[in-house]
Amino acid sequence: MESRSGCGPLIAPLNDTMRPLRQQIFERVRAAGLIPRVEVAKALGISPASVTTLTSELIDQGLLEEVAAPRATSDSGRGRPPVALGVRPEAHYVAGIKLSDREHTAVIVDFAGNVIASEAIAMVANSKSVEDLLDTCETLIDLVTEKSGVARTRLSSIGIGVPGFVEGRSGRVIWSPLLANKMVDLAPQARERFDLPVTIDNDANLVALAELWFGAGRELSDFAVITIEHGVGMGYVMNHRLFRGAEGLGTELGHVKVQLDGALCRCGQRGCLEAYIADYALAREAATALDQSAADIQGTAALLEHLHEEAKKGNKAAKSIFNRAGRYLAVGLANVVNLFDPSKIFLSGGRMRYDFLYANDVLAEMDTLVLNTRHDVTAVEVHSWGDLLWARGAAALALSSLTETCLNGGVETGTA
Amino acid sequence: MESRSGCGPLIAPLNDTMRPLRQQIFERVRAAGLIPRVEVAKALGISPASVTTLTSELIDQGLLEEVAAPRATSDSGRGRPPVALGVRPEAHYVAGIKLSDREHTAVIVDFAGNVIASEAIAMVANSKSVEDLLDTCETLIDLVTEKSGVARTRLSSIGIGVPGFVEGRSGRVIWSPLLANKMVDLAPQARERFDLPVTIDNDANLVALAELWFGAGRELSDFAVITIEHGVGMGYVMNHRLFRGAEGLGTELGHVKVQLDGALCRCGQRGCLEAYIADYALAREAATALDQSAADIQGTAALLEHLHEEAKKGNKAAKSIFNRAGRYLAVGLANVVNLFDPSKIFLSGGRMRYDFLYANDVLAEMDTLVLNTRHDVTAVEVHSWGDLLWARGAAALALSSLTETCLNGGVETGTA
DNA sequence: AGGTATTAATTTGAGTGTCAAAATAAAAAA
DNA sequence: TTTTTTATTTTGACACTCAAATTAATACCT
Repeated sequence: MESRSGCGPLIAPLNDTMRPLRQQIFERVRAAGLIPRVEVAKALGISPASVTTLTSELIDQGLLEEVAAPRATSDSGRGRPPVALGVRPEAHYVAGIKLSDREHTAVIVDFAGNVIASEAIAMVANSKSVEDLLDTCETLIDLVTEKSGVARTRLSSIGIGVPGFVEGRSGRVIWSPLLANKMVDLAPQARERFDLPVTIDNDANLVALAELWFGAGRELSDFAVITIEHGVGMGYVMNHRLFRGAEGLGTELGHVKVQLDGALCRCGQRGCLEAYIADYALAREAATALDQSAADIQGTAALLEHLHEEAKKGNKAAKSIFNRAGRYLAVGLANVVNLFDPSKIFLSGGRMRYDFLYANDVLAEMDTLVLNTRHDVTAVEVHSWGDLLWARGAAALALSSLTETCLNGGVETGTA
Repeated sequence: MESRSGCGPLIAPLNDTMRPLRQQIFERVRAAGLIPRVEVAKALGISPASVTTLTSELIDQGLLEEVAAPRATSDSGRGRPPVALGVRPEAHYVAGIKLSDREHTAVIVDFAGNVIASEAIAMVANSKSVEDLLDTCETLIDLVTEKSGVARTRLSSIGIGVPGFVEGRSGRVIWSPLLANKMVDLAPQARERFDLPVTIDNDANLVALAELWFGAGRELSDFAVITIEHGVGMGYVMNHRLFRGAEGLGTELGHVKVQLDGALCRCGQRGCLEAYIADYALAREAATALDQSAADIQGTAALLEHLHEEAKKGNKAAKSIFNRAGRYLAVGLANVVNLFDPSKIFLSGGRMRYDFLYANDVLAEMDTLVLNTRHDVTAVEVHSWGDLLWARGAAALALSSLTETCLNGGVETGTA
């Protein structure tokens, strides 16, 4: 009577149909959760014979298993009942870690994509050295493996999400608020430390991966995920795969220029989208808008909360801050639509609470800025997910690289 | 003593390595121009045996041929001399047509990518009906086939480039300055009229295709081509293939917003990049900047020429027009870099003559607007090509769809 | 000139992956 | 129980690709 939801993109990348059938079958099974062989054959347009052959191999390898599934009610009930296949969850376990400047989160996910356990610790005021960062990761892994009951030696891969600029392919952190140094080869060092394959990426890309593997993006081929927190990030999924630009760095929506000679950004330039809508941008205006006493509020979060309250109460200055931010957000979204033409945009992340930013009139303004010749207005969805989301994205990152090595022996899909 | 330069992308799309070997071999040969079998085997990492088998098939089909080539000088000269293979030029002929509001151009290109003949006619002041447009195409084809000596019945495919918004996959023109109606199924109607496969696309995409097939883009995997004429267009090549967004429409750089509540654009919106740097944008400011007498100049082209002269003479108002346009161009370019991260940007097209727009300080300003964490500054190249370029792009479009059908019997790579 | 070294291309036989068709298995319906 | 229906496996064949052996064509050497 078991039933699984599956994970991973629902539709195989288009032109990649010609890649090893073993892998296609495995990914189909993982995507479906539970699926009988006939369905796999039908879905991939291959013969049942091949499915039998290849799945038996995968079962022998311990990657798939037969599961007694309840008969679908829609079925006529006649004939030999199908026997469902599923990914063998205990085949592998991976850890997903999300590091941030507030708190660090970690999850253990099994090979079928189920979250076994999660754990979070507050940000440690450390020295911003690589060693301390890796110590933090180690602590987290110890905590979460303990909680999950999965021995640390049973982990097969680790995925880590870091804020800042990350070069996914090489595993190098170009710059991060968590590290004092630039150009840190984080993934290689972590690999050494934990004696496990380690993949790292930008946190915005992780949210995109989370949507692609576990969320609403599973059935979409092209979509954008935009996160607004301390900075503004974007992950873009194209043809069911994360797009990382030609040079391996992600898309930097936060530093798209929306105003010539505009507001000053953390990056030192002027007119970046981030300089209008990120936390720190709102906070620095808040100090001006609110009266002296309010300016004493400690911490950005509390300050913004207060600003939000004021705006709701009708404080004009406070409202205008959100208004302007909303308008620039609309410009940013419209530019993404005009350049990428995604089928959907997700505004996603843990702190989607400043409803002024995600109000209907912001979306309406975006519509007026989008070239109106396209068929339909691009749909925008607001996903207010918890912090766990990011860690799951990191787990998805680890899972995808793990399956790659599992199924075709180390042949990576990345650039040669 | 023959030698050919070849055409088509130099490097095969990455993940597509798993596609029919026949096609890979063919494309390799076409890319190289002339190449011996050994080299093909080495380049594709397959056995010489397979190359022999498959090329002999292709030769039997009349798609490839053996060519007596001069021995490479670098060669030691020992051993059996290689016999070069090349695409059989007379296997097929395609027509490429570029329609614009100034003049229409057409080329005949053989299967190996050689331009056999080209022809141009001035824009006919017609009714903007589909019929008239197809009449124009027919006239062009008659002219250019006559000139080339290739019988019209020998044409295998036609590619047409149209300004405006074009949905490449379906062959539908959403809107074009050349057509009174919106949503015209141009490609299907042309297919019927000429009884040939017809592919159409946006003119900016054609320039990108031209760079990819015949130009400097052949050895790049990811690059942007930006054209500035009546409007601003962009074509983006990703992984050696033209990117068309999720919905099949191209990327609309011209309508990216660079200024909230900014200058009025042809499209009815405000702040579009086009509204600052396209011909009409410069022209409407020129009327203000130049003295009364100059404002009488007939025609946008002449007016801009005059403006350009004035700026060179030191006219401050004229200079400021180009200056501002240049700065906004820098913003547009920087945004493309920040979002797509291409390895190169081509400023390409037939009218790259306003050197103020393509001056070094514009590019310098772009560099200051690009996120400075990335390795190198993105290279920008200015390509001042003639009008023929567009038609060659259209021919490339026809060629690519033709080879697709030739080599795997109608199985298109496009979305299923 | 004739033999040898060298490189290119082809032939051959084997291995692999995939499939169609036939056979088998497991259930409900008659 | 037998028949019908659907799922899975088995079997034999076909197509693709390759490694190794063979043949072809040239330059170098004596």
